[in-house]
Amino acid sequence: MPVQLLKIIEGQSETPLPSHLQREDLKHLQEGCDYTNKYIQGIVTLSYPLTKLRDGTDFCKIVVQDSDNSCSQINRITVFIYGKMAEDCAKIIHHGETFIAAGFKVIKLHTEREDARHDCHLEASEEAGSTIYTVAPKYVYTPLNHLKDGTVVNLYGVVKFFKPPYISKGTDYCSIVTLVDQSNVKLTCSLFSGNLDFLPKIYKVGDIVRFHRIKIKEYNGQMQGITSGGFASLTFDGTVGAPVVPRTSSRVYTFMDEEQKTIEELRIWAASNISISGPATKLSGVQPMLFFDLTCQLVGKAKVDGSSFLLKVWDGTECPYPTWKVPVEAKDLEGEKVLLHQLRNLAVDILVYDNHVQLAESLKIGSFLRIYSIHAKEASADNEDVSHMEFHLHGGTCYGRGIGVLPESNPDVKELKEFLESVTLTDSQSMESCSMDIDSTFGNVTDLELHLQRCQQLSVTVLTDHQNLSNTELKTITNSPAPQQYRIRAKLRTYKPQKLHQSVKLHCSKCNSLQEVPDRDDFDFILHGSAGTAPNPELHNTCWYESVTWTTQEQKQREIAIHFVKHDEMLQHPEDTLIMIEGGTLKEIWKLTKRFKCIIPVRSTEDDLELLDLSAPFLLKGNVKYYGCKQCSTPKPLKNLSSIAAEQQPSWEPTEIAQVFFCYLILNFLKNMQSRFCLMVFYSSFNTSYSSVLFQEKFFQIPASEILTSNFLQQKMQMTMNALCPPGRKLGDLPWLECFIKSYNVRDSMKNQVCYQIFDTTVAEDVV
DNA sequence: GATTAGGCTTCG
Repeated sequence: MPVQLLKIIEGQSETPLPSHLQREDLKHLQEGCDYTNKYIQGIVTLSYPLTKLRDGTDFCKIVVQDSDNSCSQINRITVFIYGKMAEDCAKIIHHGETFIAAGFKVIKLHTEREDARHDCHLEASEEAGSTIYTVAPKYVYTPLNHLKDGTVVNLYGVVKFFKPPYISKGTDYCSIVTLVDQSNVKLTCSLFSGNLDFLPKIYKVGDIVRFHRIKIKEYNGQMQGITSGGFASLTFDGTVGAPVVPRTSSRVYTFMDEEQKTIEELRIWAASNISISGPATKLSGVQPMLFFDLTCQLVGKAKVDGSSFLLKVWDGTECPYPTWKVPVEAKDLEGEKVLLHQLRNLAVDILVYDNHVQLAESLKIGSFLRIYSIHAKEASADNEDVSHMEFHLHGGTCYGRGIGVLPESNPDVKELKEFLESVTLTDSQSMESCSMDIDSTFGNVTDLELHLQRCQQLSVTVLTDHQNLSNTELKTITNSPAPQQYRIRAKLRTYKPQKLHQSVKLHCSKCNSLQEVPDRDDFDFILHGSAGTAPNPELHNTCWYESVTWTTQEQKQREIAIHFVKHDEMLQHPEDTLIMIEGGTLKEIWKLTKRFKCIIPVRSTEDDLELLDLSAPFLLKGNVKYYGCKQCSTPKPLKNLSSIAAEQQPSWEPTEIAQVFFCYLILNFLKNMQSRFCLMVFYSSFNTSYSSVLFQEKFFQIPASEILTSNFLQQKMQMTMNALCPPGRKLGDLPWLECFIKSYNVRDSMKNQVCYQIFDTTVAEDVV
């Protein structure tokens, strides 16, 4: 790595310089000598910004002073750095820091030497094999209650207020940030930079920042911060428990465990000392006379007049009010026409004014934005019977009004993208002609009536108990600790997997784990493996079973043993009999299930019969296979079965068999179905990415254990899902679902996860 | 090399 940052701990470099490097005194530098294995060290006294040479090569220049020979006549030298190395250095080199260069070239100057400057300069570049080391100083951070006028300090703070970068009246972008820390002292900082990237990437109140080299000035009797030379910032998500990953434009920065600790402490302090607004407002949750921040995607933009500009955005939810459409000339509208048409009911017009126009013009279609302090204003025109909702981003920057572009890596953007992808546009919408009707006005009375009807619409589900429980919003549920029970009224936006039979999972009621249903091949493979062990004749014909063996006529001979479990020392009718089989194939076992009540595949050990691997069913009954839980079961000896055999009338119930086989009742095969669903509440400010939700069999009124082998049941389930979530419908037209949902914890060695289960709810009879 | 803004308010 050509540019390295050395960390110094108690005066010692943690990454010492390579041993082949020898230090050279500045005053001994001469043109023509080989400095491949030599280095110079000094303090940066001047650094010039990165520029480009005429041929496009990056270039930067710094002046280094020999710190050990400060009284020497020749104690300063200029270093020219070229190419990528220049770019990297420009980002990490700051005035006053220690600078080391190795493998440089010395060039003699032909001009008169001035003051203490050397008559040579140095050239360094990656191509020439140079290496640059800078020594990170030990940063000291000043608490906000210890700031003094005229100092340049490093500090940490929680963002209490901010204005996203905007174009100032001077030459730079400006961002105003008010910080607070554990001292409860506030500091408002005015940050300027010609380069947007050098301003802190703050996305919300509660973010945590680290500022290096910020100048403190007194203004109106209060301390304020202002950017000074070499200002650098890191920004962190302020959420307790979120990964501590800095947002920064510089590729090299110091960040150590100590700093991680500081962030975590500030997060905890902020959690109880800063009011961080609740969940973000979605378009579906806007209210008239509300100022709100919106995370959205830009789908269209248009110039309106000199002082205003139109942004068309969507967030996947539908505004519950008719929204205005700002009339613009079709030729002025930038954006994908087809998409704009498809989104005509979901995208909203936001009119931005004055100082925001310039920034709005520069936005790229498709980018993700957070627009701060949008004004939702109810208004009605003279020729309208019904009022509509307007969205304005007023001029000025009060209240942090502004527009921020969010990177794709932002967690809110990731969530939004996933949600937008799940919003299916109806075929009819995409098939319609793309004639743009942007001049037409918003919805009319009919729309409003339809909307009211929808609100009163009956649910497609029926609650079978707990009628007195009142509805809870999904966001409350996801924000609360488990376990709890709730009633919800929600719409099913979409679900996974679309192949419904894949939604069947094995669920263990003991440890709550979900496991995939092993496929046929797994079982076949296990049977194949166990056929290699011949049945042990010593284990045949005991008091509780009678054994029969034979050898197959195939080329590769195979021994099969069947043990018929007796009752009262008697064999029973085949349809009442439990048999155990050794050495059978899948096909043979399948055939036997038609004839006998239950089948247990087994193999011989030296002194007992035992069950096969847990990936194989321990029991086959009819066409249903039963499995044990891989996570929490410990198999018990097979002879425990004799106790069931001794019962008056052995029922051979799978649950009962499971009980004698395993330490715990672990069997819950196919008892619960699991689908991955995204539930979404209409008119609430909530949406979520997919959550795992379990459904009881009685919800679908389909025995889950049989769906894998029944085309008819698979079709029935598909029809049910089509009724709950009709494909191609708009959100507004989706049916309501009323459900009871309970949250529960699933713990494994790695993490604790909250999962959800629908209970005491069934699909309405007239739905399917 | 200085300037920008200096949040405590928005309203077309």
